[in-house]
Amino acid sequence: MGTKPEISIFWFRRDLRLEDNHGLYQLLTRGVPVLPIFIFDKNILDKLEKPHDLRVQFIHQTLVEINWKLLELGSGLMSFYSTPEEVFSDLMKRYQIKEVVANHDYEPYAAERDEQIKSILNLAGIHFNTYKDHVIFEKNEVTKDDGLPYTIFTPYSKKWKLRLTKDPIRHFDISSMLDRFLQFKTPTMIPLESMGFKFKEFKFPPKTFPEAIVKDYGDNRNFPAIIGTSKLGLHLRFGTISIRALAQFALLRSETYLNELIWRDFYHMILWNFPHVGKGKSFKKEYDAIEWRNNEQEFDKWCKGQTGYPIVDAGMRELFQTGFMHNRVRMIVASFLTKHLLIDWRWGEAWFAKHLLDFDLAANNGGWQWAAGSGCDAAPYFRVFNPALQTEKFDKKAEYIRKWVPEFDTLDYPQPVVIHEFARKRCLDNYAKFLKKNS
DNA sequence: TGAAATGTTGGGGCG
DNA sequence: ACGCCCCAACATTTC
Repeated sequence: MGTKPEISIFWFRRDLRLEDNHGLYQLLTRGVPVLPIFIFDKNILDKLEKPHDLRVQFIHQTLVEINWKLLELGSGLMSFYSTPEEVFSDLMKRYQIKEVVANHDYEPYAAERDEQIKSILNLAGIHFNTYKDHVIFEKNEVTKDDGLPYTIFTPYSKKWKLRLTKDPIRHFDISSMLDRFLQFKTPTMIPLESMGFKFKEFKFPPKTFPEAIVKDYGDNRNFPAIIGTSKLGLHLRFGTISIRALAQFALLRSETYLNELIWRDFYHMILWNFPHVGKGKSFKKEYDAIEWRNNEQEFDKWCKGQTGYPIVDAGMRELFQTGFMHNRVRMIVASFLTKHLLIDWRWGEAWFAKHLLDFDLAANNGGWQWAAGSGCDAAPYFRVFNPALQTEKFDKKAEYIRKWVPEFDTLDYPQPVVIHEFARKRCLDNYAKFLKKNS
């Protein structure tokens, strides 16, 4: 006893950066040497398809960069391929741990995981403290005057902006505390291969503030053929860019862009206050009475971009080939799946979760439930996007379509999986039937 | 952060 | 000149 060095641990999760990191800042101010760790969670990784997974690769590559910076400071990142429970049990044997710090994670699995780790640590007399870092305002920081959470975006966004004037964005600068990382000789950076993954050549979106894009964001963001969106979703998801820095940037430049960041806060707030939405349930519970057609052949056509609706197929092929889809097109394909094909939004949500590099449970679930009509502040069930009209409005010259569906003008292009007018009526009838509306 | 159906209006062709 | 009708164009309602 007494021979083990006293340290604190910072647990990286969705905050993979050394700059402007709230939890890391707080822990470094305590003055106890900080050991930074990352856990490749077997509970998550073992469900993934191997050997290629670009999100695991992105995390790994980011951690390698963090590790380099730490090595220059005589420290390093300790990484694990295990479960959090086992990692902390192991660390408790090797070190005298004073405190463990992480930043808040609002997903149901993460909340349960953190509760479990907290109780394990607390039993050993170790503090487990967590901080807000992933969003600007969280949980119940922006509520209606009666204290209940908002479920409508517009009034939420007004209160959010009001709150920002009283509670300005902070910056958590750790540059003066870089000597407080634990000095140790053998940091462990797990190779991708030892977890069953292989590196694949891929160019991730750059981590730069979208100066040029934000300038014309309001005008351009709906046109998928234009480079008009920031593509920063991936960096926000893993915290490789600071939401505080980005929101501060947006605040000075584009209300429309700022609103998109507020949507992100909104859906994280919804997920935390209404965790059932993250467990396969509709926000509006009457929507769980809907019986979907769930035709597997049609779902397969949707996934592969073979529906015969060019704008839908272009989007689905972009997703499959690049791990990204333009946001306007996400709404179109989601409306098509749930309303034209009457396939359960959960199927679409799962497909996006598997393929989107910027996948984020809160935003993805929010978006799908918005499209299906089952979400808070959602598109009403009778709002059925007409793919032809959406194309007319947002891709008039079919530039986006031709990029992803090169056979668009040829006889090789498939016939429509269903006729729009028929599908629209079937959708309205079906929703009305199960929602018990008069029709 | 729709679309389609239905209703209204007003200009102009034409008997 | 006048009224009738057609039908854009726009507005409102409905799904």
